[in-house]
Amino acid sequence: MASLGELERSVMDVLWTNDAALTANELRDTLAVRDGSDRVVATTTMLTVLSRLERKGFVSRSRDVRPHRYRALLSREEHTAELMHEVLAQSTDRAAALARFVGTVSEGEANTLRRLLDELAPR
Amino acid sequence: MASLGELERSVMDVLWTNDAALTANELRDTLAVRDGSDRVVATTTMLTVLSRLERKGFVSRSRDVRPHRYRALLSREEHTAELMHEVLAQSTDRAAALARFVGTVSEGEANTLRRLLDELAPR
DNA sequence: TGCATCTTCTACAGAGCGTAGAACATTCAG
DNA sequence: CTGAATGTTCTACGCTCTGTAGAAGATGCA
Repeated sequence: MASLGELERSVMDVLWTNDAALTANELRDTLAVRDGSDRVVATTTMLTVLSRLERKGFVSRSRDVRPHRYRALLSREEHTAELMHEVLAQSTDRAAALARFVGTVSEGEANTLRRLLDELAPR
Repeated sequence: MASLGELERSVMDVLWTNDAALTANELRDTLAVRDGSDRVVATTTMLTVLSRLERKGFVSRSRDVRPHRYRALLSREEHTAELMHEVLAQSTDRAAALARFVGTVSEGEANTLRRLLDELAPR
């Protein structure tokens, strides 16, 4: 999966938080508010970033409405899970990497994992 | 954690595979062999890359021997586990992200996870 | 049909990375 | 001890990615 720049990431954060399909200007305004109204980018900047995010496969664009509307293709959680798989895939010894990972999660997260695995295949 | 370029990544791969401390020339030669003897970079290139990896905190350098020797600061598995934590930390709802992750692992990996969690706190 | 809004095209600066020569430093053979 | 061989640092350049946005073109509404 392609990586994201800082502004690209901020835009995805907004799209992930508001899961409706937003326009470039709505995104620009939401970003401005969220970031304490500094960082006010031009609409064209937002459109450039959205085009790049579309090319990278992070957002889809409704071209049949005007202004165009953009939405995230994956939810934030799906995105995170994909990244985790991608990271894991880089390892040569996946079990060993998982061991390191599991060995460093908090107790609460270990319990979350146990519960999730039990739901997957109850014992 | 900083991200790695393609050559930087290749160098780390060699360091992770041979966990001894290697010199720039040893790394250059190993890389050349590994990649089918194309990609023969100059020694200075290797040294530049190693300096950058040191600055980024991926390798340590023994300056007391000549030629200098480089080793990975984390093992490949530690590195992977760190990345997984980092990815997970970007999520707002960690449990939901873990759920997506666990929901998409293979059966074998699910079993690996169960075993690891049992070892962590046997039931 | 003309103005307001929206989109695309083009462009540029800064950072990161691969690349490596030039210049400087160190070691070792003789 | 000295000069050659080897190693390291400094400097630099081109390419790509990202943030940035104006200019120009397209679209829709009053």
